[in-house]
Amino acid sequence: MSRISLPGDRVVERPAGTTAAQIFAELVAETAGGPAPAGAPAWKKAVAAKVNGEVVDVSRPIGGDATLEPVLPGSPEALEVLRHTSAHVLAQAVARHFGLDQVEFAIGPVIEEGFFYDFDLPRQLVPEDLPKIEELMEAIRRENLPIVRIEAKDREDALAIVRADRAKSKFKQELISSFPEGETVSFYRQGEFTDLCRGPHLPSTGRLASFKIMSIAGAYWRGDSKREQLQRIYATAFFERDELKAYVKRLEEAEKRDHRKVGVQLDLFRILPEAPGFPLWMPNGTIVFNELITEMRRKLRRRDYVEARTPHIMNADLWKRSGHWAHYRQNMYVTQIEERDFAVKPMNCPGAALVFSQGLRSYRDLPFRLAEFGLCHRYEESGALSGMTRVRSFVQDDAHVFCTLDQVQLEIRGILDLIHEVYGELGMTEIEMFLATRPADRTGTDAMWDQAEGSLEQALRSGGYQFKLNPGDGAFYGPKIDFKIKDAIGRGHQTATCQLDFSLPEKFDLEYTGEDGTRKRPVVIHRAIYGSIERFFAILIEHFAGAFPLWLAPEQAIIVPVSEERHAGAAAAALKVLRDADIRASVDWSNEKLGKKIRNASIRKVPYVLVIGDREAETSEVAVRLRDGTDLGALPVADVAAALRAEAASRSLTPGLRKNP
RNA sequence: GCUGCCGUAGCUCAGCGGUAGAGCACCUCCUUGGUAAGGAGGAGGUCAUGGGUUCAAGUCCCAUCGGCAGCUCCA
Repeated sequence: MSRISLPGDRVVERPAGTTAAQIFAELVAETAGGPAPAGAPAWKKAVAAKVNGEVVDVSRPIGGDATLEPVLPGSPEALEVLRHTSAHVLAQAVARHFGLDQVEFAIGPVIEEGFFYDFDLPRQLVPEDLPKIEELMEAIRRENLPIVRIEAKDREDALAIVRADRAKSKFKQELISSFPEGETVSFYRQGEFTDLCRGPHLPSTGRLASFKIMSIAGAYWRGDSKREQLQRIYATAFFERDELKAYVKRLEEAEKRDHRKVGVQLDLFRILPEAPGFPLWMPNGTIVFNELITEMRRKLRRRDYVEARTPHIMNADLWKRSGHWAHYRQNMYVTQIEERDFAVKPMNCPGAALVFSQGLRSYRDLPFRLAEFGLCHRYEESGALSGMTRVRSFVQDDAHVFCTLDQVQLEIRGILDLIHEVYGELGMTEIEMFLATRPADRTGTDAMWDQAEGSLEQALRSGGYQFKLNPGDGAFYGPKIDFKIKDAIGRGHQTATCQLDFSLPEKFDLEYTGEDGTRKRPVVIHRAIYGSIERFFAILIEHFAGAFPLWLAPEQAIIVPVSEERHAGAAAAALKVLRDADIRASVDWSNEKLGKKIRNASIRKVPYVLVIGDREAETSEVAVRLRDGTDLGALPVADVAAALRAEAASRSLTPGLRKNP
């Protein structure tokens, strides 16, 4: 007998080998003797079982004493099981579409937003295949095929199973052969289709819920571009139809916010064939660019940073000294000047080191916080380019802090706080942090690494920041903290970074005079807050859907005369008042009706529309209309100018002028 | 870089073997209009580039360049 502990402090005894499905069924039927735990009626919906914390099939026999919980729809585990089974059904549908013996199956894992399956197919998939495959999936769901787990005795047995199958099994054989000796190899069979799989799965294909094929793409076997090119089908699945609908809707919303699209609509930037990967900042985008940097400069001043500018092109000797020539040259643009090698800078660090080393430094100068809004150029493969998020030239809001190892913790803490301040003020609160520690191949002593990693961790903890550990992911020259934020489509982007560097000071022989009069070596912290302005801008565009807060908006207010003849004087006067208050304002002089002018302003996402007609002209007022359509009525021009000025200065995310209650 | 898809007016797109189209934007004129599209007219394209097939090529084929999605990599 097995003693099985259920939720709600319920314990039942059953013969060894009883399955979770049987126990759930008994409890649902309340035939288990005694009251069923609260919520038990829902257990008939269990998609899997958690036995001693491990998610398994409901049909898996339970051995000895165990804890048992149902895995119910709504939990992340249940969704994963659903999607995993959906992946198998997708594979089965593809097999039916092309013929079971025509398809080579690779792998079909669950991913964040759904799942995919990779195939080697007799021909290229075309979009018309997809609805057919979906229909076949639907048919398999209706057939309600039981899903059966098969365990191989050993690897040989497993290989025999796949070889006996009608389906091609080149990849499966390769996978099985790579498994460690002695590990259980399992298969899942539904109808005519069997797939190598660890499980767990739904009990039958009839339990499939809402699914949808999303896209097709190329992929390589095991992600290796030297291996077989496969066709990947992306799909997703949810328990509720409404969840699937909401997901599709979210993707559509994200597409509307796509910075590449909005960037063209709002005339922010272009990336032209004349300069692939090298963005052209249009005047509107340049305003945002400049505001971001102006605001950062203001914050840096208050934190005792100084700013420098270093050359874009420096000679090969410098890059050899920094190590870039040996390790980063394939990403650098190299040129020749009077027959000597030069390179365009891919990073600002060597320049910063040169700034530091001009003149002898004292410990009294440390920490020396040196900022540079440096334009960097890096060669990127054409296939890696993507809008403003992956470019070949970009401006980093870079800084290098030269300090002692003892000062590191406080400096890092200051940087962490600054990053959160900057992102928080923009309403970006979903920031993931990763502490990357020493890699196998590294420079510096273990004692240095101990102290450095300890300082970073202490800095994180002292600020109460949540973070994840990325062991071994640090740079060879020091540990780092990486920051990831999500864009509108849910893609993660690395933006800010904060890295410790023991190596740069060595390479550039950086020194300062210590309290005791001896020469000492500083450490360097590289850090960027926005990361690259280009990428950050892309994320901002998507974050705000182009409707920037006032301080960033390229056009802050537009004055709309009801009649451009009758109200020209009043409009010009209002424009002067606004411009005197440093508001980016203009008058819409176009020969259009009021409604059209408002529509135009609204398409351009202008935060404030100020209408002037007979009534307003007489009293030096403007009728204020917010971007969201709210009509605030007529207000004195001077008051509006003052309010906008204050709103921009405070970098508020919400309008400073509001409807009076 | 690799695989697939795509490239027609400033933007969004239709046309898919038989003499280049629409909407918006732009220019001119009429209209002077009170909170998301007033009317009329006009200009604008060697259909990405270069080859090929054909009596005839945006349209079919090949190559190159660029874009998109993935793979890979990174700020």
